[in-house]
Amino acid sequence: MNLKYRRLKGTRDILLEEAERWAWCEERWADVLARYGYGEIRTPVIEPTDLFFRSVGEGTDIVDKEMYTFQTKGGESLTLRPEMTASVVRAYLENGLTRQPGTLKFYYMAPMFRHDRPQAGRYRQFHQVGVEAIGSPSPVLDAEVIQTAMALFDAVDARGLGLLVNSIGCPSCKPAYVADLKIFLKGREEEIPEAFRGRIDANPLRLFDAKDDAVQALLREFRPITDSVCPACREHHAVLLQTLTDLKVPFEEDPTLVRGLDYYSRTTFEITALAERKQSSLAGGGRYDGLVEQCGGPPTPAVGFSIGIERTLLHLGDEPVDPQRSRQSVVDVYVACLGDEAQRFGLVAADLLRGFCRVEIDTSGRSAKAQAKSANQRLARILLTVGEAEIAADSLQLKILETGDQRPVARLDLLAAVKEVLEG
RNA sequence: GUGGCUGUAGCUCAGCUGGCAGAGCCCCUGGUUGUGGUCCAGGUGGUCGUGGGUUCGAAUCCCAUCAGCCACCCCA
Repeated sequence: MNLKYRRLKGTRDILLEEAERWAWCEERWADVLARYGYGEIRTPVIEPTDLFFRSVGEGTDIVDKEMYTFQTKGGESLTLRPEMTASVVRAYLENGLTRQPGTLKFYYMAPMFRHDRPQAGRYRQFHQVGVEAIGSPSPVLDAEVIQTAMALFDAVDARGLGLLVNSIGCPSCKPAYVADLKIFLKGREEEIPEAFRGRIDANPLRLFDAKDDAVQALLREFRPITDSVCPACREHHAVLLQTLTDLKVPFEEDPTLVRGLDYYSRTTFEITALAERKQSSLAGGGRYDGLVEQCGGPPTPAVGFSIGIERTLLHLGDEPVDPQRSRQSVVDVYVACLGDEAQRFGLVAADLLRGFCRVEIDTSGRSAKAQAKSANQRLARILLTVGEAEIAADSLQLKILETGDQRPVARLDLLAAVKEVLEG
Protein backbone atom coordinates (compact mmCIF):
# COMPACT_ATOMS: atom_id res chain seq x y z
CA MET A 1 0.00 0.00 0.00
CA ASN A 2 1.12 3.51 -0.71
CA LEU A 3 1.33 5.04 2.72
CA LYS A 4 0.99 8.74 3.17
CA TYR A 5 2.94 8.76 6.39
CA ARG A 6 5.66 6.41 7.51
CA ARG A 7 7.59 6.21 10.71
CA LEU A 8 10.95 7.91 10.78
CA LYS A 9 14.02 5.88 9.94
CA GLY A 10 15.35 4.05 12.94
CA THR A 11 12.14 4.28 14.95
CA ARG A 12 9.69 1.52 15.77
CA ASP A 13 6.09 0.99 16.76
CA ILE A 14 5.59 -1.35 19.67
CA LEU A 15 2.11 -2.81 19.77
CA LEU A 16 -0.06 -5.81 20.50
CA GLU A 17 1.93 -8.84 21.61
CA GLU A 18 5.20 -6.99 21.57
CA ALA A 19 3.82 -4.27 23.81
CA GLU A 20 2.74 -6.98 26.20
CA ARG A 21 6.24 -8.40 26.22
CA TRP A 22 7.63 -4.95 27.05
CA ALA A 23 5.14 -4.52 29.87
CA TRP A 24 6.04 -7.97 31.20
CA CYS A 25 9.74 -7.03 31.35
CA GLU A 26 9.07 -3.61 32.82
CA GLU A 27 7.02 -5.08 35.66
CA ARG A 28 9.76 -7.50 36.58
CA TRP A 29 12.46 -4.88 36.35
CA ALA A 30 10.56 -2.46 38.56
CA ASP A 31 10.25 -5.21 41.14
CA VAL A 32 13.98 -6.03 41.09
CA LEU A 33 14.96 -2.37 41.26
CA ALA A 34 12.76 -1.82 44.29
CA ARG A 35 14.45 -4.76 45.99
CA TYR A 36 17.84 -3.16 45.41
CA GLY A 37 16.65 0.14 46.83
CA TYR A 38 16.18 2.18 43.67
CA GLY A 39 13.51 4.84 43.19
CA GLU A 40 12.36 6.00 39.78
CA ILE A 41 13.55 9.18 38.12
CA ARG A 42 11.94 10.76 35.05
CA THR A 43 13.62 13.64 33.33
CA PRO A 44 12.86 15.58 30.14
CA VAL A 45 14.01 13.94 26.92
CA ILE A 46 15.35 17.31 25.85
CA GLU A 47 18.27 19.10 27.49
CA PRO A 48 20.70 21.92 26.77
CA THR A 49 23.25 20.65 24.27
CA ASP A 50 26.13 21.72 26.45
CA LEU A 51 25.15 19.22 29.16
CA PHE A 52 26.13 16.35 26.87
CA PHE A 53 29.09 18.13 25.34
CA ARG A 54 30.68 18.53 28.72
CA SER A 55 29.74 15.22 30.29
CA VAL A 56 29.83 12.65 27.51
CA GLY A 57 32.73 14.54 26.02
CA GLU A 58 33.89 15.85 22.67
CA GLY A 59 35.85 13.27 20.78
CA THR A 60 33.26 10.60 21.49
CA ASP A 61 31.12 9.29 18.65
CA ILE A 62 27.98 10.20 20.53
CA VAL A 63 28.81 13.89 20.71
CA ASP A 64 30.68 14.16 17.44
CA LYS A 65 28.14 12.60 15.13
CA GLU A 66 25.13 11.02 16.82
CA MET A 67 23.24 13.74 18.67
CA TYR A 68 19.86 15.12 17.64
CA THR A 69 20.66 18.78 18.13
CA PHE A 70 18.67 21.79 16.99
CA GLN A 71 18.28 25.49 17.58
CA THR A 72 15.26 27.16 19.13
CA LYS A 73 13.90 30.36 17.66
CA GLY A 74 15.65 32.13 20.52
CA GLY A 75 18.97 30.68 19.39
CA GLU A 76 19.39 28.18 22.20
CA SER A 77 20.90 24.83 21.27
CA LEU A 78 18.91 21.82 22.49
CA THR A 79 19.57 18.10 22.25
CA LEU A 80 17.47 14.95 22.55
CA ARG A 81 19.24 12.94 25.22
CA PRO A 82 21.60 10.29 23.83
CA GLU A 83 22.02 8.75 27.28
CA MET A 84 20.67 9.28 30.77
CA THR A 85 23.55 9.75 33.18
CA ALA A 86 24.13 13.41 32.45
CA SER A 87 20.44 14.17 32.90
CA VAL A 88 20.31 12.36 36.22
CA VAL A 89 23.32 14.28 37.51
CA ARG A 90 21.76 17.52 36.31
CA ALA A 91 18.49 16.68 38.07
CA TYR A 92 20.35 15.61 41.20
CA LEU A 93 21.98 19.03 41.43
CA GLU A 94 18.99 21.05 40.28
CA ASN A 95 16.71 19.47 42.88
CA GLY A 96 19.11 20.20 45.72
CA LEU A 97 19.85 16.61 46.66
CA THR A 98 23.54 17.05 47.39
CA ARG A 99 22.98 17.17 51.13
CA GLN A 100 20.92 14.01 51.28
CA PRO A 101 22.56 11.49 53.58
CA GLY A 102 23.81 8.17 52.23
CA THR A 103 23.62 6.99 48.64
CA LEU A 104 20.85 8.19 46.35
CA LYS A 105 19.75 5.46 44.00
CA PHE A 106 17.75 6.25 40.89
CA TYR A 107 16.49 4.00 38.15
CA TYR A 108 14.92 4.82 34.81
CA MET A 109 13.31 3.05 31.89
CA ALA A 110 13.24 5.59 29.13
CA PRO A 111 13.84 6.41 25.46
CA MET A 112 17.21 7.70 24.21
CA PHE A 113 18.08 9.18 20.81
CA ARG A 114 21.15 8.72 18.67
CA HIS A 115 21.40 9.58 14.99
CA ASP A 116 23.13 6.38 13.93
CA ARG A 117 22.60 4.14 10.94
CA PRO A 118 19.93 1.67 12.06
CA GLN A 119 20.54 -2.05 12.08
CA ALA A 120 19.54 -5.12 14.07
CA GLY A 121 19.28 -4.14 17.72
CA ARG A 122 20.16 -0.55 16.99
CA TYR A 123 17.65 2.24 16.58
CA ARG A 124 17.64 6.00 16.53
CA GLN A 125 15.08 6.01 19.28
CA PHE A 126 15.94 3.19 21.62
CA HIS A 127 15.22 2.40 25.24
CA GLN A 128 17.34 1.77 28.25
CA VAL A 129 16.69 0.54 31.75
CA GLY A 130 19.44 1.78 34.00
CA VAL A 131 20.47 3.00 37.40
CA GLU A 132 22.62 5.74 38.91
CA ALA A 133 23.83 5.38 42.51
CA ILE A 134 25.18 8.69 43.72
CA GLY A 135 27.20 9.41 46.84
CA SER A 136 29.42 6.47 47.71
CA PRO A 137 33.01 5.80 46.62
CA SER A 138 32.94 2.21 47.81
CA PRO A 139 33.89 -0.60 45.44
CA VAL A 140 31.26 -2.63 47.27
CA LEU A 141 28.67 -0.35 45.70
CA ASP A 142 30.23 -1.03 42.29
CA ALA A 143 29.72 -4.70 42.96
CA GLU A 144 26.13 -4.21 44.03
CA VAL A 145 25.41 -2.13 40.95
CA ILE A 146 26.84 -4.86 38.74
CA GLN A 147 24.86 -7.44 40.64
CA THR A 148 21.73 -5.34 40.04
CA ALA A 149 22.35 -5.41 36.30
CA MET A 150 22.76 -9.17 36.35
CA ALA A 151 19.57 -9.46 38.43
CA LEU A 152 17.66 -7.46 35.82
CA PHE A 153 18.73 -9.90 33.13
CA ASP A 154 17.90 -12.81 35.36
CA ALA A 155 14.42 -11.41 36.04
CA VAL A 156 13.50 -11.76 32.36
CA ASP A 157 15.25 -15.12 31.95
CA ALA A 158 18.12 -13.81 29.83
CA ARG A 159 20.83 -16.46 29.62
CA GLY A 160 24.24 -16.82 28.07
CA LEU A 161 25.65 -13.49 29.21
CA GLY A 162 29.21 -12.55 30.00
CA LEU A 163 30.46 -9.80 32.30
CA LEU A 164 33.61 -7.86 31.43
CA VAL A 165 35.22 -5.56 33.99
CA ASN A 166 38.14 -3.18 33.97
CA SER A 167 39.59 -0.19 35.77
CA ILE A 168 40.67 2.86 33.82
CA GLY A 169 42.10 4.83 36.72
CA CYS A 170 41.31 8.19 38.22
CA PRO A 171 42.40 11.81 37.59
CA SER A 172 45.61 11.20 39.53
CA CYS A 173 46.80 8.31 37.38
CA LYS A 174 44.81 8.20 34.13
CA PRO A 175 46.33 11.37 32.56
CA ALA A 176 49.88 10.08 32.87
CA TYR A 177 48.90 6.81 31.22
CA VAL A 178 47.05 8.61 28.45
CA ALA A 179 50.06 10.87 27.85
CA ASP A 180 52.43 7.91 27.63
CA LEU A 181 50.02 6.08 25.36
CA LYS A 182 49.85 9.09 23.07
CA ILE A 183 53.64 9.27 22.78
CA PHE A 184 53.80 5.56 22.02
CA LEU A 185 51.11 5.81 19.37
CA LYS A 186 52.68 8.88 17.77
CA GLY A 187 55.86 6.90 17.29
CA ARG A 188 53.99 4.08 15.54
CA GLU A 189 51.45 6.17 13.70
CA GLU A 190 52.16 4.65 10.30
CA GLU A 191 51.02 1.24 11.57
CA ILE A 192 47.58 2.58 12.38
CA PRO A 193 44.96 2.64 9.62
CA GLU A 194 44.03 6.11 8.58
CA ALA A 195 40.48 5.94 9.85
CA PHE A 196 41.69 5.69 13.42
CA ARG A 197 44.59 8.15 13.43
CA GLY A 198 42.49 11.10 14.42
CA ARG A 199 41.93 9.51 17.80
CA ILE A 200 45.59 9.62 18.74
CA ASP A 201 45.35 13.30 19.54
CA ALA A 202 41.64 13.60 20.27
CA ASN A 203 41.15 10.68 22.60
CA PRO A 204 43.87 8.02 22.55
CA LEU A 205 42.06 5.66 24.92
CA ARG A 206 39.40 5.24 22.29
CA LEU A 207 41.83 3.30 20.13
CA PHE A 208 41.07 0.43 22.48
CA ASP A 209 37.51 0.43 21.12
CA ALA A 210 38.75 -0.21 17.60
CA LYS A 211 38.11 -3.73 16.38
CA ASP A 212 40.89 -3.38 13.82
CA ASP A 213 43.46 -6.17 14.14
CA ALA A 214 46.46 -3.95 13.41
CA VAL A 215 45.41 -1.48 16.07
CA GLN A 216 44.80 -4.20 18.60
CA ALA A 217 48.16 -5.81 17.89
CA LEU A 218 49.90 -2.52 18.35
CA LEU A 219 48.14 -1.80 21.62
CA ARG A 220 49.13 -5.16 22.97
CA GLU A 221 52.73 -3.98 22.83
CA PHE A 222 51.90 -1.20 25.27
CA ARG A 223 51.35 -1.79 28.98
CA PRO A 224 47.70 -2.34 29.94
CA ILE A 225 46.01 0.44 31.84
CA THR A 226 45.20 -1.85 34.70
CA ASP A 227 48.93 -2.15 35.51
CA SER A 228 49.41 1.60 35.43
CA VAL A 229 46.78 2.85 37.83
CA CYS A 230 47.65 4.35 41.20
CA PRO A 231 47.63 2.29 44.43
CA ALA A 232 44.22 3.64 45.48
CA CYS A 233 42.66 2.61 42.16
CA ARG A 234 44.42 -0.74 42.31
CA GLU A 235 42.96 -1.35 45.77
CA HIS A 236 39.50 -0.25 44.63
CA HIS A 237 39.62 -2.67 41.74
CA ALA A 238 40.90 -5.53 43.89
CA VAL A 239 38.04 -5.10 46.37
CA LEU A 240 35.51 -4.99 43.54
CA LEU A 241 36.80 -8.22 42.04
CA GLN A 242 36.86 -9.92 45.43
CA THR A 243 33.32 -8.77 46.19
CA LEU A 244 32.05 -10.05 42.86
CA THR A 245 33.68 -13.36 43.68
CA ASP A 246 32.01 -13.38 47.10
CA LEU A 247 28.67 -12.72 45.40
CA LYS A 248 29.38 -15.56 42.97
CA VAL A 249 28.99 -13.21 40.01
CA PRO A 250 31.18 -14.65 37.24
CA PHE A 251 33.30 -12.08 35.44
CA GLU A 252 36.20 -11.70 33.08
CA GLU A 253 38.83 -9.00 33.32
CA ASP A 254 39.32 -7.04 30.11
CA PRO A 255 42.06 -4.40 30.21
CA THR A 256 40.94 -3.01 26.84
CA LEU A 257 37.46 -2.10 28.07
CA VAL A 258 37.60 1.70 28.12
CA ARG A 259 34.09 2.50 26.89
CA GLY A 260 32.97 5.28 24.64
CA LEU A 261 32.14 7.96 27.17
CA ASP A 262 34.62 10.31 28.76
CA TYR A 263 33.27 10.59 32.27
CA TYR A 264 34.20 7.14 33.53
CA SER A 265 36.79 6.67 36.23
CA ARG A 266 38.04 3.51 37.89
CA THR A 267 35.46 0.80 37.25
CA THR A 268 34.07 0.15 33.79
CA PHE A 269 32.02 -2.89 32.85
CA GLU A 270 30.01 -4.35 30.03
CA ILE A 271 27.57 -7.22 29.73
CA THR A 272 27.58 -9.08 26.44
CA ALA A 273 25.63 -11.88 24.84
CA LEU A 274 28.15 -14.67 24.41
CA ALA A 275 26.50 -16.43 21.48
CA GLU A 276 25.74 -13.41 19.33
CA ARG A 277 28.41 -11.87 17.21
CA LYS A 278 26.52 -8.75 16.32
CA GLN A 279 25.26 -6.08 18.67
CA SER A 280 26.33 -8.38 21.46
CA SER A 281 26.77 -5.53 23.91
CA LEU A 282 23.58 -5.54 25.97
CA ALA A 283 24.64 -3.26 28.81
CA GLY A 284 27.44 -0.98 29.88
CA GLY A 285 28.35 1.08 32.88
CA GLY A 286 30.93 2.21 35.31
CA ARG A 287 31.98 4.67 37.96
CA TYR A 288 31.99 8.39 37.27
CA ASP A 289 33.41 10.05 40.35
CA GLY A 290 34.22 13.36 38.69
CA LEU A 291 31.03 14.07 36.81
CA VAL A 292 28.94 15.69 39.54
CA GLU A 293 31.71 18.13 40.35
CA GLN A 294 32.29 18.79 36.68
CA CYS A 295 28.62 19.69 36.35
CA GLY A 296 29.00 22.31 39.06
CA GLY A 297 28.24 20.30 42.19
CA PRO A 298 30.39 19.25 45.13
CA PRO A 299 32.85 16.37 44.63
CA THR A 300 30.53 13.36 44.63
CA PRO A 301 31.34 9.79 43.68
CA ALA A 302 28.79 7.82 41.65
CA VAL A 303 28.33 4.65 39.65
CA GLY A 304 25.72 3.36 37.23
CA PHE A 305 24.85 1.37 34.14
CA SER A 306 22.31 1.11 31.39
CA ILE A 307 20.82 -1.89 29.64
CA GLY A 308 19.57 -1.75 26.06
CA ILE A 309 15.96 -2.91 26.15
CA GLU A 310 15.62 -3.65 22.42
CA ARG A 311 18.82 -5.67 22.46
CA THR A 312 17.77 -7.56 25.53
CA LEU A 313 14.45 -8.48 23.94
CA LEU A 314 16.28 -9.45 20.77
CA HIS A 315 18.51 -11.70 22.83
CA LEU A 316 15.44 -13.27 24.42
CA GLY A 317 14.31 -14.44 20.99
CA ASP A 318 11.80 -11.73 20.35
CA GLU A 319 10.02 -13.07 17.27
CA PRO A 320 8.37 -10.71 14.83
CA VAL A 321 4.71 -10.17 15.57
CA ASP A 322 1.95 -11.33 13.26
CA PRO A 323 -0.65 -8.58 13.68
CA GLN A 324 -3.51 -10.82 12.53
CA ARG A 325 -2.86 -13.46 15.12
CA SER A 326 -2.24 -11.07 17.96
CA ARG A 327 -5.35 -9.02 17.35
CA GLN A 328 -7.43 -10.60 20.04
CA SER A 329 -7.05 -9.92 23.67
CA VAL A 330 -8.90 -12.24 25.94
CA VAL A 331 -12.37 -11.29 27.13
CA ASP A 332 -14.93 -13.00 29.36
CA VAL A 333 -18.17 -11.88 27.76
CA TYR A 334 -18.84 -10.91 24.14
CA VAL A 335 -21.98 -8.97 23.26
CA ALA A 336 -23.29 -9.46 19.73
CA CYS A 337 -25.70 -6.78 18.57
CA LEU A 338 -28.10 -7.15 15.64
CA GLY A 339 -29.11 -3.67 14.62
CA ASP A 340 -28.44 -0.12 15.74
CA GLU A 341 -30.94 -0.16 18.55
CA ALA A 342 -29.51 -3.44 19.77
CA GLN A 343 -26.09 -1.82 20.09
CA ARG A 344 -27.47 0.79 22.45
CA PHE A 345 -29.28 -1.85 24.45
CA GLY A 346 -26.17 -4.02 24.45
CA LEU A 347 -23.92 -1.28 25.75
CA VAL A 348 -26.23 -0.65 28.68
CA ALA A 349 -26.16 -4.37 29.43
CA ALA A 350 -22.36 -4.51 29.07
CA ASP A 351 -22.08 -1.68 31.54
CA LEU A 352 -23.79 -3.84 34.17
CA LEU A 353 -21.00 -6.42 33.83
CA ARG A 354 -17.87 -4.32 33.54
CA GLY A 355 -17.38 -4.03 37.29
CA PHE A 356 -17.18 -7.79 37.43
CA CYS A 357 -15.54 -9.09 34.29
CA ARG A 358 -14.06 -8.23 30.88
CA VAL A 359 -16.71 -7.39 28.30
CA GLU A 360 -16.46 -6.60 24.61
CA ILE A 361 -19.40 -5.20 22.70
CA ASP A 362 -19.51 -5.67 18.95
CA THR A 363 -20.65 -2.54 17.15
CA SER A 364 -19.45 -3.62 13.73
CA GLY A 365 -22.92 -4.28 12.32
CA ARG A 366 -21.76 -7.61 10.85
CA SER A 367 -23.77 -10.77 10.64
CA ALA A 368 -24.63 -12.73 13.77
CA LYS A 369 -22.33 -15.44 12.49
CA ALA A 370 -19.39 -13.10 12.15
CA GLN A 371 -19.93 -11.67 15.60
CA ALA A 372 -20.14 -15.13 17.17
CA LYS A 373 -16.92 -16.02 15.39
CA SER A 374 -15.20 -13.02 16.92
CA ALA A 375 -16.48 -14.04 20.35
CA ASN A 376 -14.81 -17.36 19.86
CA GLN A 377 -11.55 -15.81 18.67
CA ARG A 378 -11.46 -13.60 21.73
CA LEU A 379 -11.75 -16.71 23.85
CA ALA A 380 -14.96 -15.42 25.40
CA ARG A 381 -16.76 -17.85 27.68
CA ILE A 382 -20.15 -16.21 27.25
CA LEU A 383 -21.83 -14.82 24.15
CA LEU A 384 -24.69 -12.43 24.76
CA THR A 385 -26.88 -11.74 21.75
CA VAL A 386 -29.28 -8.82 21.40
CA GLY A 387 -31.84 -8.41 18.62
CA GLU A 388 -35.30 -6.96 18.24
CA ALA A 389 -36.97 -9.81 20.13
CA GLU A 390 -34.64 -9.40 23.11
CA ILE A 391 -35.14 -5.67 23.26
CA ALA A 392 -38.90 -6.18 23.26
CA ALA A 393 -38.60 -8.65 26.13
CA ASP A 394 -35.94 -6.60 27.97
CA SER A 395 -33.66 -9.64 27.89
CA LEU A 396 -30.56 -11.10 26.23
CA GLN A 397 -29.67 -14.50 24.84
CA LEU A 398 -26.92 -15.98 27.00
CA LYS A 399 -24.86 -18.68 25.34
CA ILE A 400 -22.16 -20.65 27.13
CA LEU A 401 -19.65 -21.12 24.35
CA GLU A 402 -17.93 -24.12 25.82
CA THR A 403 -21.10 -26.22 25.89
CA GLY A 404 -23.23 -24.46 23.32
CA ASP A 405 -26.12 -24.12 25.76
CA GLN A 406 -28.20 -20.99 25.27
CA ARG A 407 -31.11 -19.45 27.14
CA PRO A 408 -32.77 -16.05 27.45
CA VAL A 409 -31.95 -14.01 30.54
CA ALA A 410 -33.86 -10.96 31.75
CA ARG A 411 -31.69 -7.88 31.74
CA LEU A 412 -32.21 -7.41 35.46
CA ASP A 413 -30.95 -10.95 36.13
CA LEU A 414 -27.95 -10.62 33.77
CA LEU A 415 -25.20 -9.94 36.30
CA ALA A 416 -26.25 -12.83 38.53
CA ALA A 417 -26.48 -15.18 35.56
CA VAL A 418 -23.06 -14.20 34.19
CA LYS A 419 -21.51 -14.52 37.63
CA GLU A 420 -22.94 -17.97 38.02
CA VAL A 421 -21.46 -19.14 34.71
CA LEU A 422 -18.03 -17.57 35.14
CA GLU A 423 -17.58 -18.60 38.74
CA GLY A 424 -19.06 -22.05 38.34
C1' G B 1 29.64 8.41 6.15
C1' U B 2 30.88 3.19 3.26
C1' G B 3 29.17 -1.54 1.41
C1' G B 4 25.58 -5.91 0.50
C1' C B 5 20.56 -7.84 0.03
C1' U B 6 15.32 -7.07 -0.68
C1' G B 7 10.71 -4.21 -2.45
C1' U B 8 4.22 -8.16 -5.99
C1' A B 9 -3.05 -8.17 -1.97
C1' G B 10 -3.85 -6.41 5.20
C1' C B 11 0.11 -10.74 6.32
C1' U B 12 3.63 -14.71 4.31
C1' C B 13 5.20 -15.35 -0.40
C1' A B 14 5.08 -17.73 -5.83
C1' G B 15 5.39 -15.65 -10.59
C1' C B 16 11.26 -19.70 -15.10
C1' U B 17 14.78 -17.75 -21.03
C1' G B 18 9.72 -10.84 -21.34
C1' G B 19 3.14 -12.84 -23.40
C1' C B 20 -4.16 -11.85 -19.61
C1' A B 21 -1.11 -10.45 -11.86
C1' G B 22 -1.52 -15.56 -8.59
C1' A B 23 -1.62 -18.93 -3.96
C1' G B 24 -2.15 -19.65 1.24
C1' C B 25 -3.67 -17.05 5.54
C1' C B 26 -6.87 -13.01 7.11
C1' C B 27 -11.39 -10.36 6.11
C1' C B 28 -16.70 -10.12 4.16
C1' U B 29 -21.28 -12.67 2.38
C1' G B 30 -24.08 -17.08 1.86
C1' G B 31 -25.11 -22.42 2.86
C1' U B 32 -27.86 -22.01 8.75
C1' U B 33 -34.78 -15.28 8.14
C1' G B 34 -30.31 -14.12 14.26
C1' U B 35 -25.12 -17.80 16.64
C1' G B 36 -18.49 -19.87 17.27
C1' G B 37 -14.04 -23.41 17.01
C1' U B 38 -14.68 -28.06 11.37
C1' C B 39 -16.76 -27.94 6.37
C1' C B 40 -18.54 -26.04 1.48
C1' A B 41 -19.58 -22.04 -2.14
C1' G B 42 -18.85 -17.16 -3.55
C1' G B 43 -16.62 -12.32 -2.86
C1' U B 44 -13.65 -7.65 -1.45
C1' G B 45 -8.79 -6.23 -1.85
C1' G B 46 -2.91 -4.70 -6.32
C1' U B 47 -0.33 2.44 -9.74
C1' C B 48 3.91 -5.38 -9.09
C1' G B 49 8.11 0.84 -4.23
C1' U B 50 8.68 5.34 -7.70
C1' G B 51 10.50 7.59 -12.37
C1' G B 52 12.60 6.78 -16.95
C1' G B 53 14.62 3.42 -20.92
C1' U B 54 14.63 -1.08 -24.32
C1' U B 55 10.50 -3.76 -26.71
C1' C B 56 4.77 -5.06 -30.72
C1' G B 57 4.42 -6.20 -25.45
C1' A B 58 7.92 -5.31 -18.95
C1' A B 59 6.23 -7.61 -12.24
C1' U B 60 10.16 -9.94 -15.35
C1' C B 61 15.68 -6.87 -18.94
C1' C B 62 18.61 -1.88 -18.29
C1' C B 63 19.38 2.93 -15.70
C1' A B 64 18.14 6.15 -11.87
C1' U B 65 15.75 7.06 -7.39
C1' C B 66 13.25 6.08 -2.75
C1' A B 67 12.27 2.80 1.22
C1' G B 68 13.26 -1.41 4.30
C1' C B 69 16.64 -4.92 6.17
C1' C B 70 21.68 -6.41 7.13
C1' A B 71 26.81 -5.34 7.77
C1' C B 72 31.18 -1.81 8.57
C1' C B 73 32.47 2.38 11.97
C1' C B 74 30.76 2.81 16.96
C1' C B 75 27.54 1.73 20.55
C1' A B 76 22.66 0.15 24.04
